[in-house]
Amino acid sequence: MSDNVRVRFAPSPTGYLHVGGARTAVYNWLYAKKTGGKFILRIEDTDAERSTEDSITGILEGLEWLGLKWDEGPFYQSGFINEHIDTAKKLLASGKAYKCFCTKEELDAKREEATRNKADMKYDGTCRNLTPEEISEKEAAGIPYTVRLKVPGDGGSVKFKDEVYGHIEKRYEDIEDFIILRSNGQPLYILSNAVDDIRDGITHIIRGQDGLANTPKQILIYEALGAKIPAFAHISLTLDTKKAKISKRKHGEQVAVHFYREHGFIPWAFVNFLVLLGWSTSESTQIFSKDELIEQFSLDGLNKSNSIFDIRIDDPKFFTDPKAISINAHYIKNMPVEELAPYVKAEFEKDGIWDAEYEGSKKDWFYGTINLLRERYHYTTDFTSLGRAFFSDDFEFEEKAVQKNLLKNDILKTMLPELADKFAAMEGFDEKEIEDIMRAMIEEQGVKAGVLINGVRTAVTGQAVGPGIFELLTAIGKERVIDRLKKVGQLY
RNA sequence: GUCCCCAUCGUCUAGCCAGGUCCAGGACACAGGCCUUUCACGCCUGCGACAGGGGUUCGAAUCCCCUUGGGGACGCCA
Repeated sequence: MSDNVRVRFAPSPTGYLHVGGARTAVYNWLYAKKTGGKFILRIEDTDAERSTEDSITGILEGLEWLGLKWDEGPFYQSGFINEHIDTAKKLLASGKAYKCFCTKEELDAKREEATRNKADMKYDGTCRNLTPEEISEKEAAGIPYTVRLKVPGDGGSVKFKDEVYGHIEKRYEDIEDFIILRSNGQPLYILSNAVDDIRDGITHIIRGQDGLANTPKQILIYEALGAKIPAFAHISLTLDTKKAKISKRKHGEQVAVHFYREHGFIPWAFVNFLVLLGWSTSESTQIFSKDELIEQFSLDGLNKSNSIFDIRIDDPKFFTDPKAISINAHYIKNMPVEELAPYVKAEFEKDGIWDAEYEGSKKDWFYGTINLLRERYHYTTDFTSLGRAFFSDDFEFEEKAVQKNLLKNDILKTMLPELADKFAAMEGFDEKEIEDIMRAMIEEQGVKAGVLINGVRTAVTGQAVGPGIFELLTAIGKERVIDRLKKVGQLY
């Protein structure tokens, strides 16, 4: 495709990385990968009031976790403020911008009045045609000024082709002379952002659709500066179930990338989910490996309409978008076990039940047990919750399971320890033999197969559900099984 | 109020640009069934949408217009 593609992700560090931002980063990263270009990370930290060190760290960690490696940066916008100011001065000197002596109060009043009269609230151009004399007069009087870009007044329009939305045209008369430099001499985002993109050689600006309205203004800056105008691709927004823009403030942790890391998501599964929120192939493929995604990604597949991130704050069954969960479960179920194992390891370490031998002498057993369990899991955290009894003696008995599978059948109180003795008498502990012994016991005592089987499952794992009983027992191991069966009396 | 954008199942979407093969396909969710010692997995079946109205056309989800609905921008925030 085009050579030397350079894209960027330019978050402002005013909070954690949220799903909307992550999605934007994913598309930028993908486009860079697809075209063999560079993905640049720029932290737009010029809002000293709201930018925090913590959120910078959070954003960096979030991107790393997702596996979105940037090729250059992170650059910090705050380091280039002088360049932004110089640019504004250059624009002033060349007559492309002018000084505006209107005070904030005056402007606020006018805006308020406009709102009241239901009129347009564009800047009225009061200072646009000040004579040099008037300007020197005001300056001499020490009146502070902002710098506004002079929008061409010849009745023309800004035209550009958005890669997603197609041809966009905005008349000059609908664009106000916007401020690029504050009265305190500091630049505004609209200027800084464009200047940084020019300096960083950004060729494609892929950002949220909320930037669409800013685009004509930024193109005007590019033109005033004589810079080459990049390609634009505005992506649809991510909305909540009430169709409001996803925001950190309103939705809290549920929309934070770190929330998904903490809740047992596989990073790539989450990327896979994110990419599907507003993008698709005509084959409607749902699951993509990294290589497949890069291979198939194209700006053409971006959807114009906003999409809903189906978070369900109060749903007990789905704490987030069901599709995200389903994709995550798919990966847990199907990814190579050696790729899954490190995530399981991380969960174990977090819980203090990691055994170094799982990477040594017990590796085969560890992998085998993961394979046994993963079929029914949705999150990597399930290995330390639902699957805990397979790896540790420190596990909980589920109240309901004990009630239903043990307490209801008094006979198990004696049967289970007896079974333990029979197991103890075995030479080995293989599935076939276990099955024979248990079937014989069922026959002998005249109980239903399910009674013994489910009783054993609960006594040994604390749960009512799980893998098939015979492989379950071999996975847990002879000693532990015998021990747990003998202790069943304690539960009555 | 001004300007801009969008509109297919509950959700994500395919199809639209180059009208017929679409009484609209897939995924998730949901319901039922099969499998089964449990729960899952898997497989099968079902439920379920072209916002409304005009036009153009032999024919419209696809093209045009209007209405309605939704979203965004309009800050000396980024």
